[in-house]
Amino acid sequence: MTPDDATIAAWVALATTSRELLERAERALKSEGHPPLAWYDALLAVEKAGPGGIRPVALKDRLLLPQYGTSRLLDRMVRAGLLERRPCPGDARGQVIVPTAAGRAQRAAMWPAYARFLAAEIGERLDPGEAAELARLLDKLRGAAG
Amino acid sequence: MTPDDATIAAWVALATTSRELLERAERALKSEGHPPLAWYDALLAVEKAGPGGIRPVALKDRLLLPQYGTSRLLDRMVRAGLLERRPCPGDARGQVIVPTAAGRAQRAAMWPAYARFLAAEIGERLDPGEAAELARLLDKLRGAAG
DNA sequence: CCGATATAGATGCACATGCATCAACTTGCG
DNA sequence: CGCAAGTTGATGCATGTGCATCTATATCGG
Repeated sequence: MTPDDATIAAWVALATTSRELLERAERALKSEGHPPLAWYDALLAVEKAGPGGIRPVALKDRLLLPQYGTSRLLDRMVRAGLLERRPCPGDARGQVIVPTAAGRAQRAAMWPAYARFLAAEIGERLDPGEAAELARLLDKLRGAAG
Repeated sequence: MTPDDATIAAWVALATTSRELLERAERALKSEGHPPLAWYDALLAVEKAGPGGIRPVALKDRLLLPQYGTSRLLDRMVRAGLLERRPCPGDARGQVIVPTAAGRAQRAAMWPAYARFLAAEIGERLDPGEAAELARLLDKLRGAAG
C-alpha cells in the first residue's frame, strides 16, 4: 500500500518542477507585458480550430479547465478584445468562439517570449532524446481517465 | 530560437500531466473529507523540522510558496487548530511554527488516502526504473535558479 | 551608539477560482 | 406531439492568490 521510493521521488519531482517552471513561464510573459499563459493556450486552441470557431465545451476539454473557468476566461478575453462570441449555428444554447485580429496579433506577439523560455528552460537542459523520453513517461503517467 | 519538437512535447506533457495529477490528488483527498494537498505538505514540513519548530521564512522555501501565501496558509491552519505560532527565541520579528496534536493527527489521517493515490496513479503506471528515470529528468529540468 | 538598510511577517485591494445552482435549449422516449 | 432528462453556458457567493505596501525588528557601517 505504501508507495515505493521511486514513486514518491517521481511525484515530488513532478510537483516541484511543474510548479517552478509554470511560475517561471508566467513571469517570463508578464515581464514583457504579456497576458498569462492560459491566454496563449486559449488563443492557440481557438486559432487551430479553423474558420468555424470552437465551442466553449470543446475548449474546456482542450484546456483542462472546468466549465465555469472556461466561461470566465472567455469573458475576460472577449472584454480584452481578443476573442469574439458568436451564436452557434444549429444549437441555440451554444456559441462559437473565434479570434479577433487583435487576438491573433496578441498570440503572435507572445510567441517569441514563450519560445525563448522553452529553449532556455528545456532545450538547454535536455537533449532531444531526453526530452522525448520525458514526454513519453509523462504521457504514460497521464493515463486515460480518473 | 524556435524550440525543437521534443522540447515542445516535453513541455506540453509536463503541463498537462502535472495539472491532471494534481487535480486528481486534490479530489482524492477532498472526497474523503480531507484538507488540500498543501496542508499535507505544510504539516509534513513542520513535523520534519523537529521540536524547535520551523520559521515561516524557511517554510516558504520548502513549500515553494510566496511569502504572503505562506503567511495566509499558516493563518488558516492555525485557525483550524493544526499549527501553532510561537514567538521566535532570538528574533523578535519572527515566529516559530509547531504542529498541534490535532495537526499531527490530521497528517496521519491524510496519508492513507495520499498513499493510495500515489500507488494507483504512479506505482501502477511506471515500474521503479521508469519512475526513477522520470524523477531524474525532472530534477535536471528544475535546474538551479531562474 | 546612531542612522541607513535589510529582513520577517501581515494586510488592503483587486482579481481569480471552486462550488452550487440556474436558465435556456435540445434530445430521447412514450 | 409532449414531457422527462441531458447539455450548454452563466452567475452569486465564499474563498484563495498576486501585488504592493506597511510595521517592527535586526544588522551593518561609521
